[in-house]
Amino acid sequence: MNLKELAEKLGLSPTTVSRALNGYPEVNEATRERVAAAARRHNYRPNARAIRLATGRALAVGHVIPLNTRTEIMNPIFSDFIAGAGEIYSRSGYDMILSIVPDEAEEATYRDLMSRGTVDGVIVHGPKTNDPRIKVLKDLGLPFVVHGRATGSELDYNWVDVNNRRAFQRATEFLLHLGHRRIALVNGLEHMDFAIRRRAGFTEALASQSLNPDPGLMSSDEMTEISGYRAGLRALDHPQPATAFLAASMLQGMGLRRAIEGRGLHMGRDVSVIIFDDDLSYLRNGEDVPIFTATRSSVRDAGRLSAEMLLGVITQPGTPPQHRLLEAELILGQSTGPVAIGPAPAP
Amino acid sequence: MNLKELAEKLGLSPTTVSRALNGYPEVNEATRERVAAAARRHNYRPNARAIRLATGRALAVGHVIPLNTRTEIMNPIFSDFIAGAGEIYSRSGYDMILSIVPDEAEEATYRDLMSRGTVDGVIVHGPKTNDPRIKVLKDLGLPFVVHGRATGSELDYNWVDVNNRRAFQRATEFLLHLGHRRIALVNGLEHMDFAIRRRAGFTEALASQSLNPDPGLMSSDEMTEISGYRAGLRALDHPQPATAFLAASMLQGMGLRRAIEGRGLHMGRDVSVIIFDDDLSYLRNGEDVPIFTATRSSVRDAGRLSAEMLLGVITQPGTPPQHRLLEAELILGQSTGPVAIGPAPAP
DNA sequence: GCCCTCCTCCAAATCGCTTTGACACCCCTT
DNA sequence: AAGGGGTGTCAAAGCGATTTGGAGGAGGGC
Repeated sequence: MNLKELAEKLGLSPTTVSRALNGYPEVNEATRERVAAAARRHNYRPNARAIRLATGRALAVGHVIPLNTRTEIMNPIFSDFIAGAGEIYSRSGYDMILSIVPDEAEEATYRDLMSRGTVDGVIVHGPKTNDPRIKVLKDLGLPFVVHGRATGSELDYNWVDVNNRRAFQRATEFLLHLGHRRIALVNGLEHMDFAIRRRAGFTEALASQSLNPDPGLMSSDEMTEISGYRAGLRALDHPQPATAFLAASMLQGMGLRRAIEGRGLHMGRDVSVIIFDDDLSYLRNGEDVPIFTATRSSVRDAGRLSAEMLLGVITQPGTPPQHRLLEAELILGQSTGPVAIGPAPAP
Repeated sequence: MNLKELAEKLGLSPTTVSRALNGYPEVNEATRERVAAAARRHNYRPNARAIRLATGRALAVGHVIPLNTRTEIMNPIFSDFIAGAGEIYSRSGYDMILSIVPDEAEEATYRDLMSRGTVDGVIVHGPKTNDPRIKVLKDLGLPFVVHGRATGSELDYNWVDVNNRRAFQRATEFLLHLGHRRIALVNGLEHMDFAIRRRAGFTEALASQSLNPDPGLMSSDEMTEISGYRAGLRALDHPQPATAFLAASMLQGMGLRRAIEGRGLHMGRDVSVIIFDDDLSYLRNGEDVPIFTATRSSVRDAGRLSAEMLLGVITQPGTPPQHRLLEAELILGQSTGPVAIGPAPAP
């Protein structure tokens, strides 16, 4: 059942039927209702392909997920971000198109999406310092919102980000207040922008106490359980072991706990741990009492906000670049405590 | 730059240009090359919207992800499945459209995708027993592949699944061989089909040793760390505590480990654990030596296979329903050992 | 020299919608 | 009675590709 057939059944022209269904004013209220009723009765739904061609809009937004061809690791926060964004899209009648591409093919993917007219805009995931994608998208004229920021880009662009620097600064200060001086940083990969900001917050907080970060206590890796475990062992086996950890993700925190307990220590008593908690739906930080003390910011909310911003940019071209900086909250869990007196017990 | 403009520049008709670019035989090889060169030079890319309308194909497949409105939990395996499927789609020039919908709206979403012509086929995630979606899709005539199976549906349909029953049966037998008799099952939600099959494998293995499963040692919940933790405490605090666990996911396994160590026990020595490992990229089961003994089957592979099957069904309509049953491998890790002699030490 | 095939290429229709411009028609005003 | 301003409707031209049904010209057979 298409528009023409429906129009014939009603004894009207396709024009009128189209207008009636799309709420244009120049159609009699009585006919509008007649049309609406017929559409409902015949289960008519306008063909999306035809609408797209006729209007020149894709009614779709793209999420390009670069897949590091070497590690092939999907970012675990991705599914919750998508869930938040998807909620907004479906509410607005937009489709969400996912492109999983090897990271070296990402630029080509944007050109393709643009020139074929597959999407009206894109979300950029996982920005790196001096990320080249921003210039590419600006040049293409494809509307976009970055989830995160790309230090070093002199261009202005739309972004939604968490105040990563501040979050890690506050977390570090909290550990310092508890008396910790040997604090290990278990960071994400430091070509990622957020990881650099977190590191900056960490070192700034140390510097305010005239402390220098010990390179032997800083690591930077994929945010997996394994990497947390490895970093934990390294820092605990250090000649001057860490008494506290600051980790970039829940999974790394879990790896840390395994390392800590593997060395016969107890998290929260012998060793303190603070994590960054993205509030993932399938990785909740405990129930009523959080397991980990954490800086928390919901990545699902970030997805919602990014999607809303993008749809705004698409429907109102020419608006100046928008920014949204979210603050992470510091929540107290069972993984932190005052620095233990005397040296930690030997393994 | 569209087809007409390109044709004018070349002094050819749009027909010929279209045919040249799409590899039709009725065009001179010399002109074909001339056209290809011009297309490359002018960076011509056919408009996807126009192709879709003209061919009547969507060149897109849909993944409808039902989001339980109560728990709002995204399945963590989802991102790896998508990564595998997405690889296949982009290789074949298809778009992947993701719809995140409240589970009560799922049926309506399928009708919509079909009648608007947004997709050529869909992947069905998370089938339940007697899943109504299968009949809906059959009636709609929308090609689909189910990731998993839906017991109770008398209809035949395309699916890709892991042999969950066999996997849990083998794992249980392995624990029985090690001398365990008090084995706890930490299952996923048992309205999900895979969970029922796993439970069946578990009870069958017990039955073959004339053992009855103890309801007090069986739990069924979302596959999160917390649920594993809770189930672990319950089984360990049981008057006749479990000496071994069989868990449905890596995250539940991690929760179990936390519970076990929280009770002052040691996993692999005092208590054995076997998990089902979906081989998620960000949740690897250890490095060279696996942490958990596990039944393993890559969900990313399942994504690849499902996508390939779906594209096959789309391009060759009328082929009889296809099935692909994957066997999980049983890999030995550090979390299992012979049953401890005597009662476990009190906490 | 004529006719018939192939080989290339093209004009025009088509996909299903939106949107522009025009046209009746009715009611008012002057 | 003529002119003017709404209202409600429609015919037709698009969007940018594919696809059908020919058509012109070169080459070959007789």
